[in-house]
Amino acid sequence: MANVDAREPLAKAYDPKGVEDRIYEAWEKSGLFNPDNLPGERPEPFCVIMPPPNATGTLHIGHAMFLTLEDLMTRFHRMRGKDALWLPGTDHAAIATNTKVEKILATEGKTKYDLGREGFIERVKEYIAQSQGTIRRQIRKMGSSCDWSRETYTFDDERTRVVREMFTRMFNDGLIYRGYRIVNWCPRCESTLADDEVEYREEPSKLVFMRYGPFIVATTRPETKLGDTAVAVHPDDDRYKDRIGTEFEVDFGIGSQKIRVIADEEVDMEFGTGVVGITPAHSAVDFAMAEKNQLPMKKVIGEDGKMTELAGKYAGMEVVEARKKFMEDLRVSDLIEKEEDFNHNLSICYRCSTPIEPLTSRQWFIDVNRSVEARGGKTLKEMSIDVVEDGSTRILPERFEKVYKHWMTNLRDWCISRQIWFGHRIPVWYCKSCYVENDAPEKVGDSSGFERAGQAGVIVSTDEPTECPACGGEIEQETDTLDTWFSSGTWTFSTLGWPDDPNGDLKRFHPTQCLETGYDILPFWVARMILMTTYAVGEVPFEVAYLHGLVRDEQGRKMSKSLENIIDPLDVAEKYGTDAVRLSLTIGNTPGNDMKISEDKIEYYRNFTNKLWNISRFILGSTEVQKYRSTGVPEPVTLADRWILGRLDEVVESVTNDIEGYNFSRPGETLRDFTWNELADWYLEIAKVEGDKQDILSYILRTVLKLWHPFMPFVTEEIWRQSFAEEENDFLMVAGWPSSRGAKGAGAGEGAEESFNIVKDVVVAIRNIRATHKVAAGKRIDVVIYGGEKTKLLQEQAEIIRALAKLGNVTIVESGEAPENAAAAVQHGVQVFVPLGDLVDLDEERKRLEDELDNAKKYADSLRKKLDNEQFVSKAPPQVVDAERAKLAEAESRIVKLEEQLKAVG
RNA sequence: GGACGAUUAGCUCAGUUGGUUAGAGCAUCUCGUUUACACCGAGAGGGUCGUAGGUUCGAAUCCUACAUCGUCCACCA
Repeated sequence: MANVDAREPLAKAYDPKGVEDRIYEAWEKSGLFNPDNLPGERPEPFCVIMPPPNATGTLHIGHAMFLTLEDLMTRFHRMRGKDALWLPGTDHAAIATNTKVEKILATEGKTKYDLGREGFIERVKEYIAQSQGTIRRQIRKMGSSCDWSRETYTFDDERTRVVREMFTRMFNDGLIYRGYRIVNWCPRCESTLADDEVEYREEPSKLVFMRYGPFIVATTRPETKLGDTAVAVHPDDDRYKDRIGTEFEVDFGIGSQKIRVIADEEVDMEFGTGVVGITPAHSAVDFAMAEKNQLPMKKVIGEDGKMTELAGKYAGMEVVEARKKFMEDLRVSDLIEKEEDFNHNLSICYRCSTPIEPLTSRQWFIDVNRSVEARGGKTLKEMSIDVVEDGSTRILPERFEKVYKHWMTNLRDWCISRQIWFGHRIPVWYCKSCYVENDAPEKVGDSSGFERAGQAGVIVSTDEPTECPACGGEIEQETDTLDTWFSSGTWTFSTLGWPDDPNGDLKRFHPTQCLETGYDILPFWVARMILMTTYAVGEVPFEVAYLHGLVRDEQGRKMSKSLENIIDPLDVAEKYGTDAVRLSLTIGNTPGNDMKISEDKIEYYRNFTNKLWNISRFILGSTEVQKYRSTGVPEPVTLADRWILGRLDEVVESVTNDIEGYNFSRPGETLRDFTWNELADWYLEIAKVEGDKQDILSYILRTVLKLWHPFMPFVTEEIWRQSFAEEENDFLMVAGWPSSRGAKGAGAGEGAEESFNIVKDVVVAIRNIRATHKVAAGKRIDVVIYGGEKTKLLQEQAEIIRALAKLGNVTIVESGEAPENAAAAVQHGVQVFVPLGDLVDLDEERKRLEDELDNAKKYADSLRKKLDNEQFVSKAPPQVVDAERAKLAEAESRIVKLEEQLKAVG
């Protein structure tokens, strides 16, 4: 902060370098990011929990956007007097981090098995510790006003305890069970995947028509037919109706297989032969059909990606190899009817793109359809849908509520166990002496083999048990880890101290006000948070889920390394300043829609930053220190004063309402237009003419800086520190938000806008004439104005008109004859004549007037036609009809005046 | 197959409950260094609001089809 009494003028141009780090340090040192240190009573909370970036990641433009938006809301509400907390954190991102470290090991020629489980996890932790600092620094660089004293990490001790607590509660409520069901298996990751972690890739393949007992069955995966236990047909298919319910046997060279014929609506009669081979153990759809029909399952592919013993002579072969061999054998036995080319949608792992092998496996699941007594007997699914339907949680934009409900309605039991090493280890221990693993059920849909609460020898605990509480026997912990999203689902409350709430944060800040994140993780994360939180805490995690879009390049493409179109937020922040980057990510950004960004756009906002700087430079430079420190609402003296103060009030009101309503682009535009087009281009120019406006100017600047602060914190704070701040801890960041009734009380506004616009339009009309007749810029010319009923107004504002239009003599009278050889214009019934003598190009002027007259006539005609329409006059609201009449009257008077002027030109 | 979004000036987009001669920024053209700013100022040109119907006194705005582009979900064996 500059010395109050010996204030240095602001530098000629704003240079963000150096300023930003210094300002951020001062903020952080002040402790004001922490709501505990905020001044005043703050009964209402405003809390946003930061979606945690990967601890091992680096900041990309998408992060920059969400940090900008979340910081914007937090700063706004902090200034509005809320108990504002933005809580930062990082994510251990189990699968992603595993993959990353495995890749690093690969460059050293090692695999995770060379290190062993313990060694590998150590290595992962080292890697995270070393890279976590990077992302923290980068978050700061964006100006994020988050409370670092409350920073958390999804894999730290407290969060780990919450995960265990959560697992234990869900297990005891019967919501978590260990069962033998179909899962998505990635042979490369050697782990299960959730349904939404599976992606699809179209690939050409063959559709094989196999002779299959009495049928012919079409398939793209012939080798899985070794695991078939049924075929399905459509119940209405006349070709096969008679066979429904019967059984037959086939032999594909590994012995006889018993096959039942079942009927299911899902079967497409048109596709292939209308008969589908059902492989319960290796297809989710088949598994579902098998569940309905209690079919036996036969697992022919193992977790190692090889055929199992049940595949007979193919046992031990890789799947691809087995398919080839099986096809050869089928050909030899003449069991292939034909083959067709076919585009197959191959399911692949979203992390490593390896083809997924659906298979049945013993895993841990969350039962989404079991009613929970403690929650009114509702199931997890029902609770999650209800809170969105009753508005406890709103999703913005609203259309995503439909997506959410659809997803939630179709949710199947969620497989939460993963076989990767790095992650929250499942808090289950098995007793070596009294635990007997249940046999896998023989039939699909038979849950008798599931292991739930109460199973002998299974210990679920939040602590580290050392022996079996039942028999004292030796125990060993489950080796599987939890799906990352299990812990992410607890994010809003695990970060706030659930379940014990040691420092009262949970009570103080939960449910949080807003979760701001991308629409692409609506199902992954948003849905899971709602599900987990509603169950655990009994309240929603957030009142609003604001879903932003993706940032794309200027051609609308995703940014990617291979396209070389990545905009690195830190690079451009360095080049143009963080504020410019933030503005370019805010303005033009609407929820749920992708946005395009380019360096040109950022450059434009850099220019704006500098404009604001120079506006401040001008105002502060022309104002005495004592004056600009006065804080009252100033008294408007002139028309321009009343106009600008009235406009400022309107801007305060609309900006406030917009941000309250989670609308961030429009207030940015409103402010930019006001600051640049109204304040700088008009009012400051007038201030130079009228003079003596120190109070008003400093009031306007102070207000504008406050309004801009959530959008561009650095430059505004810097200006504040160099001017208004009176002591070390006087930060714009915690200044009170302006009230929209600031100047209204002082009589601003009232009709000023209408009057001022007339003056403005007269000036523009004269400038227009100067430009069309190519009058030299510095040349002072004379004008004659017939003001009609606006005469008094114009006479009062004559000095402004004279200065802004660069005039010599200005004659303003009520009316008169149109002078000869003058360029002319009509605005609001006011006639303006610029007698230019030789300077006026009569042909040019005639043409210009004729065009205008033509326009005016067409316009008047269309209005007349409208008013002649009886339907319109009788049915439209009276004020609309009156408005049209007024427009017509003005248009007609304009026509008369234009005709006069045209005549004068000859 | 289902759902959703987009389609407005050369480009990027506003246009909130139907009533403006359809707006802004960039780009383009013309002029200009007036002591806050050339990272600037002044002025101008440029659009039958994707197409076809419909509702209405009145449609960029509401309804119905269709087209093009894009996204998500499901997945057909």
